[in-house]
Amino acid sequence: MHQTTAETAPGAAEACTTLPEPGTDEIRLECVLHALADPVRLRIVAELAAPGAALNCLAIDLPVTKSTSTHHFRVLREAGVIRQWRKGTSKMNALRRDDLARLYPGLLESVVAALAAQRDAARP
Amino acid sequence: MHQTTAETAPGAAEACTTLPEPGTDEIRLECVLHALADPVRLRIVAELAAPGAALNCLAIDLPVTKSTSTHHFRVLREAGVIRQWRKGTSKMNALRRDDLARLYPGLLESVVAALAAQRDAARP
DNA sequence: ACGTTCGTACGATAGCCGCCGTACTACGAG
DNA sequence: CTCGTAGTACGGCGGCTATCGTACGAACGT
Repeated sequence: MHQTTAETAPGAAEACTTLPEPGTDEIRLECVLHALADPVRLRIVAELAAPGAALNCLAIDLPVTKSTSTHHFRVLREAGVIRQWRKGTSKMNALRRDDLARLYPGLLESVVAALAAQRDAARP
Repeated sequence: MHQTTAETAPGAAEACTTLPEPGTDEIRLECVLHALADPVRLRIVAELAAPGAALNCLAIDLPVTKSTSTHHFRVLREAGVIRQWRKGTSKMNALRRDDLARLYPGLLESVVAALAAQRDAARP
């Protein structure tokens, strides 16, 4: 388990069945901020941003139940923060880095950096 | 009315009676994001960031009542986003730009820029 | 076919939060 | 002192939402 399935993001000819997500013109800043204003979701974003370009299924180990997990991923997707698609029995996730960078330059980067900084500050 | 009281921020010898606010080490990213994840508060931040370094009282003209206004300002202050102090009969507000920049470099700037960009996109 | 793993749908519940109105306090002007 | 302006405190209400449990559905391995 836990094989780092570093699949190329969908867009190739694979039947990736990307789950419904807002277009770049549908993304609202307040929704993005609201999506980021939750510890659990912030943790997801951190995990998704941490490795080079890691896309994981729900093996991110959150302090909540499966259903709650699904809920949070959905909030992030519907806000336009992440992209999801099915891959066999599991589901892949990836930050919509480029889209967000185009809309709100520097926002995602500073949030991720702040998150890392805060985490470091908490570790003695 | 509406005199642009561009007062020097407190810190001078004036009896500024700065209202209680979190120290720089008390500020939590999730709280800041939560404070920013509201249209009204986002509007306040935009107004506070728009002019050179404008600090206004509650003459920002929000689509809510006075009490709700107070509530939003308090949320922003307690999250560490703004600083407040009494000035005669009214109250002054200012973004804690430097503190936030030190903690989360680029965050406030990108949010403000995103806000302006989104507002421009909405104007035909 | 069967079971296992991964994920979703659907209630249900409890807490938070935005909003309001009213009553109250603080400060300055006259 | 009295009045008006600026803001706060408090209580209440409706809605959103984070959380859970249970039941269900889709791929894959055997």
